[in-house]
Amino acid sequence: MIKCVKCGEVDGIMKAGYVRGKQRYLCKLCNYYFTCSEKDDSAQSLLRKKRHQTTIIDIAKSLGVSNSTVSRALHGHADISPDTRQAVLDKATQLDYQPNQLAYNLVKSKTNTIGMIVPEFHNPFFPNVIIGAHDILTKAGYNLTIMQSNESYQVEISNTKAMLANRIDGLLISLTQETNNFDHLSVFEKRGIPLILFNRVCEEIDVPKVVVNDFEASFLAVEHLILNGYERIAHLGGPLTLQVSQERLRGYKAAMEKHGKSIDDHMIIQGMLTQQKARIYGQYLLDLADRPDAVFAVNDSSAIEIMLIAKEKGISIPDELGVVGFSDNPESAYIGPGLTTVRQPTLEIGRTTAEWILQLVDSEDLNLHERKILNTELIVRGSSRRSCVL
Amino acid sequence: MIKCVKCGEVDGIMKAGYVRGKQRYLCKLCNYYFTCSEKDDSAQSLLRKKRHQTTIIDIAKSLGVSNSTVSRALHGHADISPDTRQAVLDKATQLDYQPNQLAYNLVKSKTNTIGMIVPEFHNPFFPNVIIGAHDILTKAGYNLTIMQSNESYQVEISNTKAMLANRIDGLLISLTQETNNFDHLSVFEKRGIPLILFNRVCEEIDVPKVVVNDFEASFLAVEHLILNGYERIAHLGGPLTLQVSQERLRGYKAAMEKHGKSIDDHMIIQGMLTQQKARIYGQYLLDLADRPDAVFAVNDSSAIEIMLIAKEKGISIPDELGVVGFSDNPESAYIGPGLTTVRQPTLEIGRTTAEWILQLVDSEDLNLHERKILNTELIVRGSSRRSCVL
DNA sequence: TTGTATGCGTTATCAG
DNA sequence: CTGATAACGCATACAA
Repeated sequence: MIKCVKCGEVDGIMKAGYVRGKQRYLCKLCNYYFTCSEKDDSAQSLLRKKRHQTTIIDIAKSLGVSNSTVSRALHGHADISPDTRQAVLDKATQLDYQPNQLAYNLVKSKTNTIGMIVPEFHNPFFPNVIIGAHDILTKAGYNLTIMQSNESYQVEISNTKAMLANRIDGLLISLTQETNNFDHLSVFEKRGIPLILFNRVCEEIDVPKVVVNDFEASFLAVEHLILNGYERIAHLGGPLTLQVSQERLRGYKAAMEKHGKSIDDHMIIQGMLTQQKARIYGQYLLDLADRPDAVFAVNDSSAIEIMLIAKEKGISIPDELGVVGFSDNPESAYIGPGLTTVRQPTLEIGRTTAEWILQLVDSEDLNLHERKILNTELIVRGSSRRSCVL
Repeated sequence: MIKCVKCGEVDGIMKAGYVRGKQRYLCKLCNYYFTCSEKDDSAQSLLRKKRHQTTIIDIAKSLGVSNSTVSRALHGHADISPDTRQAVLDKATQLDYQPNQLAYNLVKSKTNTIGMIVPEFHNPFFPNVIIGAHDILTKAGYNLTIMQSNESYQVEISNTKAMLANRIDGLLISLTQETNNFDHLSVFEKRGIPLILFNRVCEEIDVPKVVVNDFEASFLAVEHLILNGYERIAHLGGPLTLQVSQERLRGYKAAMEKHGKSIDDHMIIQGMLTQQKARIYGQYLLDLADRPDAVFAVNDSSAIEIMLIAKEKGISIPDELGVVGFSDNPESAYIGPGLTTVRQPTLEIGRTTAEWILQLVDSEDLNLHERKILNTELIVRGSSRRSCVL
C-alpha cells in the first residue's frame, strides 16, 4: 500500500512510530524516514485542541508584566506594589484563573494531600473514622484521598504504590487481614513520608499507632458476662493474623482465668467473620451438647447473627444465652432485646490519626509519638442483662 | 574569583541560576554558560538532597542512555531493543524507581482521578455509593478522591474549587440541601470536565443524572399503607429545596389522591430531619387530636425516631400506627417489629455514575446520557403489616 | 519593586 | 532504535 516517498518502493516499508498523530514509516531499502500525511487530519486535530486553561503566563502577558510578578501577587508575597497586585488579582478573576495544583505540587514536591487506606467499607467503623480524619484535615487545608484494600494484601500493595506515585504527604493505613509482610510500608520510611497505623496495626514496623484498648475492653466485656452469671462463654474471634483479634482473645482468656472459668478450645473459633461464616460457626456453637450459655463476638454483625440463630432455635436471650458484640453498630441498639457491645471512639480515632499526621508532615520529627490507646465503652443492653442474677 | 572556563576572563562573569545543585555562571564576554564545581558542595548538596527520589534521569545516567529511552522502555513503547528495555527495567527496580505521577499528570494534563463530592457521611447511603463507584473506577485504573460538603453550600463551592485545582478528570456530585445556585458547576462544563449529578440533582444544569424512582417509590409506599387499611397518613418529608424531597412528596400526594384520601396540610411536615427535628415533629404528630394512624418518613432514621416515640407513648405498631421509611438502613431490619422501607440500589448508583463518568472521560462525547432512573424496592416488614386487614 | 532564568520529572516531537 | 530538546505551569533565587 504505502510507497516510499524517496525510492518509490513498497517492499521495504515498515512502521516507525508516530509523529504528530501521523503514522511514521521507514523504508528499509533507502533507509529513509517519512510520514504519511493523508486523511483523518480533521478528527485528530479536533481531538487535540483541548481547551486552554488560563495560566499565570496568560495573566502576565495581558498585563505586560513578568510571570514571577504575577506569581508573587497571587501569593500575597511582600515587595509587590499595591497597584500591580490589584491589577493582577483583577485580571485573574477576569480571566477566571484557577491555579494548577499539579504544577505547584511538582515544584514544591508536596501535594497537600493525606492518603488513607482502609481494608473495607462495609461496617460503619471506617466511614466514621474517615469522618473524623476528614474533619481535621479539611480544616488544616489538606485533602484526603481514600483507597480501599478490600482485605487483599495485593490490593494493599498496589494502593500504597499509587499513593507513592501520587506523592501524598502522609499516609494513614489500617492493614488487611492478609498482610504479614511490611516491605511496602518501610518504603515510606525510606522516602521520609510520614506513616501512621491505626486499628489494624503491626509491631514489625516502627511508626506511630492509634488503637483502642482491645484487651481491656474484651476483658471487661467477658467479665460483665461472668458477673451476670454466665458460665460457659464462647468466643467468636477474628483472624489471628490481626493484632486486634489477638488482643481481644487475650482479654477473653484473662477474664475467664481471673474468674476461674475453664477455657475450652472448642468454645473458641477464630476466623474471618463473613455473615456466612458467622452463621456456620454460630450454628455449630449452639448445636453443641455442652452449648455455651454466652458468646462474646469480635464484631456486632457476628453477634447479631448469633442472636438470629438463637431466635430461630427458640433459645431465649438473655436468659438462656448471653451475647456481647464489639463496635456498636447502629442496628445493635435496635435488635431485640438490644445487643450489649463495646463502643469504639471512631471519630476520635480519625481525628487523632489526622492530627498526628499533620504534626509529622509539618515538623519532620518522625519520633514524635509512640502509640495512642483510646478508650472504649461497654454499652450494656438486653442481650447480656440477666434479670435473675445479683 | 570565578574565571570563565572558555575565555579565562573574570570581569564579565555573572551568576545564572543553578544546575543540578551546582552554581551556574554566564560569561558576558564570550556569552558562555558553565557551572563551577568547586567547594560548598557538602552543605548545599546536603540541603538540596532532600531525600532524592530516583527519577528517570538517574536511571538514564547510570545506564548511559537518554531519558527518552528510559521513558519508552518503562512504558513498553515499541521500537526498543529488548536488551535496552531489560537493562532499564532492571535498573529501575534496583534503584527502586517510582514514577512521579505529578510530573506525568502535568505533561498529560490528566490525573486519572475522579472526584466525588457528597453532602454527608452519617447515613450508610453515600458510603455505599462510594463502594460501588470505587469498585468500577479502581478496576479501570482510576483513583477516586472523595470530599464532603457537609450540607453546606459554601463548603461545596470550596470543594469544587479544590477539585478544579487538582485537575480531576471528572466529577461525581450530590448537592447539599442549601445549593440553589449552580455557577460553581457550570465552570466544569466550560472547562470541558465531565460532570455527573446523582441522588441530589437539579434541573438547572444539563448534565447526566443518576437518580432513583422517588416518585414511584413513594407512591407505592403510601399505597401500601393505604392497602393495609391506614387512613390518616402523615408525611415527614425532607427539605423542599431538594428534588428528592419534592418527588417523594409528590408520590405521597398522588397515592393519597388516587385512593380518595384527604390531604391535610398539618399532616405534612417538611424540613431537614436531624434526629432532634425528627423527634420534635414526631411528638407533634403523635400528640395531635386527630393523630395520624400512619407515617411515611423520608428516611429511616426519622421513621425509627417515630417508632421510638410511639413506643414511649404506648402506641402499638403496626396496629395503631403504621410506619414506612426510606433507604433501608441496617438497623431498620432489626428494630421491632421491623421497619417497612424503600431499599435504594446504592451500589448500583455508585457503579452507574462511575461507568458513565469513565465513558465521558474517555470519549469526550458529553451528550452521551440523559438521566438514569434506577429502581427501588419496597421492603415490607412489621411496622406496616396489619394482621387485621385483607 | 520587577524581570530573568532555571528546575521540578515526564512525555512528545523531531531528527538521526 | 536512540538521543536532544521542547513543552507542561509554577515558584524562586538572583540580578537589575
